[in-house]
Amino acid sequence: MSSSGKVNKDVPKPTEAELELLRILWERGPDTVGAVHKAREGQGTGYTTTLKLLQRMTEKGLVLRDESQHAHVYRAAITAEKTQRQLVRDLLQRAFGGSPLQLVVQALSEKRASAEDLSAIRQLLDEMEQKEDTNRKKTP
Amino acid sequence: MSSSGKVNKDVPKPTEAELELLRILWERGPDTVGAVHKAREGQGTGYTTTLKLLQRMTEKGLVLRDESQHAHVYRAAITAEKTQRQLVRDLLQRAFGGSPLQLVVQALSEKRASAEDLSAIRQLLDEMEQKEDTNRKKTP
DNA sequence: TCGTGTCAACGACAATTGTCGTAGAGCGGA
DNA sequence: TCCGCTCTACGACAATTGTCGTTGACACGA
Repeated sequence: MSSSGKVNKDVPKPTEAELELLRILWERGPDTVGAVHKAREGQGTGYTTTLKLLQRMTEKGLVLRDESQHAHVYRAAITAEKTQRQLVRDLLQRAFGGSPLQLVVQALSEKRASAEDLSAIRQLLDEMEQKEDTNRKKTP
Repeated sequence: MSSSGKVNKDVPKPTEAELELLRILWERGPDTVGAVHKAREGQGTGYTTTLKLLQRMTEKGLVLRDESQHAHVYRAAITAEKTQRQLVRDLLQRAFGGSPLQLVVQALSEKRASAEDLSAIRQLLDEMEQKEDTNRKKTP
């Protein structure tokens, strides 16, 4: 791993508020503080709160800042997938002792999954079993 | 919902250290501070740290304390299942926008699940689809 | 009874987190 | 040119979290 340029250092786990901002950036793409702040109106928090969070996230490496314009443009430094994987792995270790089964059970029983989701998961299971067999033959 | 007696008030989400202690209590059952502390040796933390955490957890309602003995005995006030459900729901909302599919995908791809796990999940899917059909007829 | 070791209570502390207020910098229109 | 807006920078603050140190209360054996 770490073969191609993506050095992607060790960014810390985002906090709750930070994750909320990251979700906005993932959804809307790079944007200014003002835009991000407007996207989270209703939280009742002030503009400087959003600004401060983004500034600290920049220091942590969670977001990148383009200062070429008067209004700085922020963009997520980590992908949604990578972050989600990190969070799931973390929860898996901390709350489930590393066993994914119970996590999946809870996830599925928590929110009524759609029929499409169920079949998608079923397909994923098929692929995993396929690969499992392949591995069994390759690495005995 | 909230049909049967289990009123189970609103305990806060356990922090990282608190969750670690809860896992010990879940696994070993009610025990003293000393025993819990021994179970987490290697973390390099002191006895009073464990004590303080358990005391604060008592105030929060995360654990219950039996003071009838000189060495107080603590036990988890919430079940592992309920806590896991809470944590999964939380992560689902905060990181996945409420869609369980991606969470399941990450969970399964994160750690190579055993063949038993896979078939267990498959069975769960069957049950969910079964119930889904039932619900569709009962609550249109 | 006295000493020694175990344990709980309390307070303290640094780091982190979420939240602002205030002070300037810079730009665009009157 | 000057005014007003928009934005950033900086610092401050309370609450939370993880971590101890110190101080007493207790209990049990010598």
